[in-house]
Amino acid sequence: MTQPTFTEKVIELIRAIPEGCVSTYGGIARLAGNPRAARQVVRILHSSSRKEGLPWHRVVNREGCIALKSFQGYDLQKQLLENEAVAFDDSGRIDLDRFLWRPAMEEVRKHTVE
DNA sequence: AACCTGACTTCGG
DNA sequence: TCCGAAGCCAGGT
Repeated sequence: MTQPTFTEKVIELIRAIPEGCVSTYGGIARLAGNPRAARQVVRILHSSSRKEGLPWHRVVNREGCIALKSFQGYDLQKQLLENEAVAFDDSGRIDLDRFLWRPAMEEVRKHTVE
């Protein structure tokens, strides 16, 4: 039996983020078993978000900000999140205390075990 | 087939 | 608290 690769775990975890919630690059990486692999999450979003139909807009940085720049998807991402009732403050930040997805271990295992 | 790079995060000084 | 450097790794060139 083959253990799911880090990449596969990340894809499943992103897919599991519920509507109306967000997660962070580092958070996903940690759930997938490697707290320092935030950049791989970025990489995976680039390579697989379209192919796998991932809810890519539900991933933001640890400050609760959209990491994209204007005209590179920032506006689209913000709009998609607002459509899910995710609120932004005056400085374009999301209150992570309210919207961060915090799955229980059981929930995580469900998505990371083959 | 190497080398570069990225929508980041953490760590040590 | 602040800043530079390391960590991570696969897809594109």
